[in-house]
Amino acid sequence: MELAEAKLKFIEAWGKLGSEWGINRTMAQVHALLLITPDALTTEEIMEALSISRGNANMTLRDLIGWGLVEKQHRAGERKEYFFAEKDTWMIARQVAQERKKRELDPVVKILNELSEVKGDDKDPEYKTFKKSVTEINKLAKNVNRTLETMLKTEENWFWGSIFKIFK
Amino acid sequence: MELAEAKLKFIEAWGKLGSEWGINRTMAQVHALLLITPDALTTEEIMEALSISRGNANMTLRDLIGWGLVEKQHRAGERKEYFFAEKDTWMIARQVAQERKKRELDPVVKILNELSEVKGDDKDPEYKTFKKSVTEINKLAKNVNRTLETMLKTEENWFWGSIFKIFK
DNA sequence: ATAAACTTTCAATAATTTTTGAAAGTTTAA
DNA sequence: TTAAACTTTCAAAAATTATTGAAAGTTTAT
Repeated sequence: MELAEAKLKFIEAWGKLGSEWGINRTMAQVHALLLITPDALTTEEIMEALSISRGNANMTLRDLIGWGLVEKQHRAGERKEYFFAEKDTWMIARQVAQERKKRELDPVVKILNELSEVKGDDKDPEYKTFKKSVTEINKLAKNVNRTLETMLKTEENWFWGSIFKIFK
Repeated sequence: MELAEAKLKFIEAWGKLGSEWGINRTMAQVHALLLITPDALTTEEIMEALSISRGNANMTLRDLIGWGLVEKQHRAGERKEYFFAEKDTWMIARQVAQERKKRELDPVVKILNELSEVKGDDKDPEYKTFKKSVTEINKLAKNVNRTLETMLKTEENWFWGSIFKIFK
């Protein structure tokens, strides 16, 4: 396979995975493009490479910066802004984990905590089932959160090394 | 908070979380409803509870069955089909992990494997950057896959117990 | 100040995804 | 059979989400 073809495949695959996991496809594609590009790109170049409009490119880049996955670079004597992606995969994984935890998991955990406070009659099957499900999911969510928090503080090799040491 | 209000909140929260993670909101809501309902429900009752159409209810239930999260029940002397959800949260987590791995992660890993075979000139920065990103992501994906596979084979308490033993 | 170079905004449009509901299909009982 | 009870299908409509592009905004150089 040619490098050029491989790049397109990578961008496509990353975009698809993103969209299946609740991340805008274009955003994932711009990220993919910057990941496999050695130097920083201008908005113009990104528009060109992915055939997207200026507005779309601009907003997507802003989002990616918001996720901590892309940074601006400016070059002496140039007006244009250049964009480049954090290339360290473990950093990317942590960044994404942190943002999604904050934006999506934490709010649900907050609600689950409230819901597990709801009082009722333990003889009532409606109440019992509700209580049990909420409590169990809450427990699971807390374990996931705890693991994510660990991951955020940990080096990649140590993290996986430790995990696989147990699950040899 | 009233139980009835709490139930609605739970259904809403579960639906929102689902939609943020690439799962159809209605599907997550039907699942939530069945999770907190002690006994099996008919299509009619689900339509009523969530104000959705018959077609939607039918398709959603079919999907949930396909995900292994819901089962049909039939009762002697009745024509109607009843639906109920697997209530064990760990089972749900495993079921979802397994399906998403199969449907979404595995295809990407397959492509990443192909892409990491692409040959090129190690002096070419374009090639080097591509190669490095693909290889690193591939490694991460394999670690995730390995962890998921372990999770699929493991009991809940043992899984978390083992994880937190390291990350005390 | 002015204009060129560049970025941002956002209403309108397009694309995609979800939902509806009525018709067609199936099963069971009499 | 036939008809009632129930389920499935799917084209059309609605809802949601993403994209465009031109105008407005900003910055810099002269």
